[in-house]
Amino acid sequence: MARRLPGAGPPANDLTGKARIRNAALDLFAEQGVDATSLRAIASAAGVTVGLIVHHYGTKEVLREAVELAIVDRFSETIASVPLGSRPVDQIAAARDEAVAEMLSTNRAIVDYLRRALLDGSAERGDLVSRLSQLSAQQVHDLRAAGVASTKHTVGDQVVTIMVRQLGRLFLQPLVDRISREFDDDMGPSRTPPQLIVDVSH
Amino acid sequence: MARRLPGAGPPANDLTGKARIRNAALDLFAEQGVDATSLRAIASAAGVTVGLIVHHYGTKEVLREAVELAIVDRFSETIASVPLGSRPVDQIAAARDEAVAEMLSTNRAIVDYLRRALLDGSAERGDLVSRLSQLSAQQVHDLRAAGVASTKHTVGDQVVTIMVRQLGRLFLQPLVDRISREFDDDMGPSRTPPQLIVDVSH
DNA sequence: ACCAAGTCTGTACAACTGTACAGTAACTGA
DNA sequence: TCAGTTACTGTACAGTTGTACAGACTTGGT
Repeated sequence: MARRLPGAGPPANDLTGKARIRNAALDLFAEQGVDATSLRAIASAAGVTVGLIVHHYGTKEVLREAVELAIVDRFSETIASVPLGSRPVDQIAAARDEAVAEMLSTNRAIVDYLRRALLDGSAERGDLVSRLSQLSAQQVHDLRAAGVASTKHTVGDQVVTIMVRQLGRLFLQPLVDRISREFDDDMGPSRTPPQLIVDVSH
Repeated sequence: MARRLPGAGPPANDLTGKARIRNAALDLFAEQGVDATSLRAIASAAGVTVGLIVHHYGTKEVLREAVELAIVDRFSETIASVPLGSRPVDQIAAARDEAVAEMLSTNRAIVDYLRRALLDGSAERGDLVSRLSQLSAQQVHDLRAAGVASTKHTVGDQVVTIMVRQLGRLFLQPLVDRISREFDDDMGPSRTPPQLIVDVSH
């Protein structure tokens, strides 16, 4: 129940309550889904009370939007970490892809949240897909201006390709693992894991 | 509020209350997810009261299992509709795949439910994946016994391949459509839709 | 005709949900 | 030092949830 440590500066965990709430919400949303996660569970995970969540975010819906915004920001930062001028133009695209892939591989919660949010289909409450698409479209424009990206296809087609290639494998992988595990008893479990291939053709 | 029509035989809708409840549950579970679907919503969609759901299924969890069992049964029936002796052995596999694909294409609710259930990842409450995997494994055994299926790979690998090929595209398609729609404003909306490619390599 | 079984309704309830709000503690700048 | 803003707690509340249960209607067998 201790709030910010009395005398001395920032708490051991140097995040503000607002940020801790957002992080805890992302983790729980990713684990169990938004609907199945109560504000009380978030509060307890963040070490605060429900009242503080309401104070900072007002409603659960606003909190969810803040979580999504934080995810989009993470993508932005990651892409921006490989600026256009940093290396030969023909390597920029690959370098950015790799940076995003690495960011995602160290943030299981983001992948899990995105899987739920993007595959929901009809539920489309926020505009997460819009924001990520715009981010991706901006990248395509950058690369086109630098003369790297082909202009044979439309921007839309290229965005679909980028996003599906990046995310498709991550989304489907749990299913592959789950099915593989189903047969670990019969065969040796130490076999080469199946590799997913996800692409789109226009 | 009318129960089974008083004098004359079965109701216009010739399904029993128990089956109507199961069907309504599948539809709503697929649309909004299990957690977000209340028993009252199911009851209202099925034209019965909550009490009847409890009478027939006891708990929501049992109802969910009944829904999943019905899905697995549907797969079984579909595969069985193309018996081993019905045509040249080398066409059996393709014919069965096509039958399943057609069944899925006319049952959006099944696809939507499976997408949620199979991609949930950790949530794995029931053993839906187990049951579908076993069904698939049985099919592989049949085809091997008939000398059609290769024995180069393990059964597990072949099951993964079958299931991911069948389901992967269906699961990812909403994402592709959603992103494509994002760019319909910029480009003409009547373009050739992107085609998904999902496969696994071992 | 009668009874047992099955189908179905309506009401009730405790647990949990998101939200509201009044109050307390800490920090800020003048 | 003091006032104002911000961070935070604890309690309260109305709505919804899953489940329980008592009773009414219908059906099938003897």
